[in-house]
Order: sequence, then C-alpha cells, then structure tokens
Amino acid sequence: MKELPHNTRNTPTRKAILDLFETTNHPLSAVQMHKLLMRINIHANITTVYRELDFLLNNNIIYKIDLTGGTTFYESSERDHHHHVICTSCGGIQDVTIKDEENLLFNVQKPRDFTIQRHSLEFYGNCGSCN
Amino acid sequence: MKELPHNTRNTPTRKAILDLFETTNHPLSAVQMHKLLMRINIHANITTVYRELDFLLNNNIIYKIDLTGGTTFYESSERDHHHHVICTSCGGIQDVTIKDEENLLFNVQKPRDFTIQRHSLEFYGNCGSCN
DNA sequence: AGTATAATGCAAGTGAGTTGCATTAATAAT
DNA sequence: ATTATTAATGCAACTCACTTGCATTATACT
Repeated sequence: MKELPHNTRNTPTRKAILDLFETTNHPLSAVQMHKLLMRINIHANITTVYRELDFLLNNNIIYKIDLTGGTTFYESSERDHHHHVICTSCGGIQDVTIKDEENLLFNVQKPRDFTIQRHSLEFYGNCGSCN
Repeated sequence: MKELPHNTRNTPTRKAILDLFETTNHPLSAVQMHKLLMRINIHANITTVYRELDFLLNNNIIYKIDLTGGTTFYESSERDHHHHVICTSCGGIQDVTIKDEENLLFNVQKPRDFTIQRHSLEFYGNCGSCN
C-alpha cells in the first residue's frame, strides 16, 4: 500500500475505503462504496465519500474509469494494466487483458503533434448469465 | 442519407439537426447543437434537441460517443469506423483510425461466454496547439 | 378544410457530483 | 493529559446533463 502524504489523518472512513479497494477486485462507484460503508456501520456522508475519492485520486492511490452511463468508477492503482467488459443488461463488470497491447498505441494514426497520455478502452456486450 | 420511418414529420428542427450532422466532421453534444441552432434562428427548446437526438439514435442515423466528463457526444452513422483523440486542456476532439484494428478484438482475453457487441476506445492527451 | 397524432414547450424532477461554511475530531505540541 | 492546529466532516444548497408529464401546437394525410 502506497504511503499517504504528511499532515493527513487516518480516519475510520479513510481506512474503510482503502480496505474496500484492497479487498474488491472490480471497479466501484461512489454510491456503491457509500452503501458498502453503511453495511459495516460507517455512516459517512456521501459528500465525504466523494471527497475521500478525490483525495485518493490526487495521491495516485486509485484511478478513475469512465464508463458509459454517467457514473464514474474507481479502482486501486496497484492493479496491473487491464480493461473491462461491461454487461449492458446486468451492469456487471469484469476485467480483460489484451494480448500485445503495445501494438495498439503503435498503430494509432494520430495527428503528429498530438501527444497521447492515456486511453480508455471498454467492451460492451452480454455476460454468460445474461446470454 | 438514411430513410426516416413512416409517420414521422420533417420539422424545421429535425432538418437543421440532420444538416448539422452532415456538415460537421467532429462529434457534437446536445448543448453545442442547441447553440448552433440558435445562431441560425431555430429557437428550439433544449428538451426538443434531446428528444430529437433520441429519435435519430433509435433510427440509427447517429450514434453516441461517451467521453469522460459526463457529456454525451453524437456523430453521423454514415462515417467510417474511427476513434477519437481528446485534448484534455482545450477539449478539442479529432478523429483517429487504427491500423489492423481487427487484431485488437481478436486479442481480447475475454471470458469465453461473454459476447462483445461494441467497444469504446478514446485517447486523451494534448493537441499541437496546447503542447 | 378537417383531423389524427407527431412534435414541442414548459415546469418539475432525477442522479451524479460540487461547493460554502460552520462544526468535529485526529494528531502534533506543550 | 491538556490544549491547539487544521484536516476531515456534515449539511444544505447548487450545478450540470438529462428525463418525464402534460397540455399545446403544427405537420401531413384524407
């Protein structure tokens, strides 16, 4: 687990959210996390959850995944590079990797003066149980 | 230009929006289109723009692009398959194609029972003028 | 011209996320 | 152990993108 900067506090909510990211192997939304916290009796305000996610983002402990549908999901930065398949019928998210992914960026016919920093690649379809 | 179904009407707003898609070569958002319509003196309500986009989507005349940031963009379905580079500093969007893109889907290490219907692939970085 | 109903406008609502501000509590200093 | 500092929090109100209900308007078919 990454170090937190100085002058930050180890609050119960922070500990619990960090724990969620360590024990969950699929992306989580703020609302999902809020509900999970309630279940373990951490009654933090949803605003606090958003602020905590901001904090963790700024410290590169988690990163954002923007899926279609307007909700932002978050995942631990410690995970290996991967992408997602999203079932459009049940909303379930699973990880996928791509063989020889380096070729992808190499083959992008982009404007010469555009510098790519990151890419987002998500697959949509239907999972086994919804098929 | 694709045929519209029967029992649909050729309203000034519809004509103008279809014209926007024909004459614009980058993705447009509902709010952007609303402003463009105002400029040519078509004072349609933003609700009408959203409903019109829904209508065109349902008739496969346009398709959605979900970029990060919560705003949905739309593009004519008649365009060849391509992706986008988005400048994170000015918000500008440009088209890109990918060489041998078929290999990409072929190389996805997905769960065997998951059927992929579509994918979203966008590149984020900085354009020439912002660099 | 008359009529059916597609399309529209307006107001109100939703869902995700943000902001201002006063309060609380984790940690550092004494 | 007590106090002081300020990070973190709660709450209310707000924004932004979009949706919905319902009464009204207008296109295009007879």
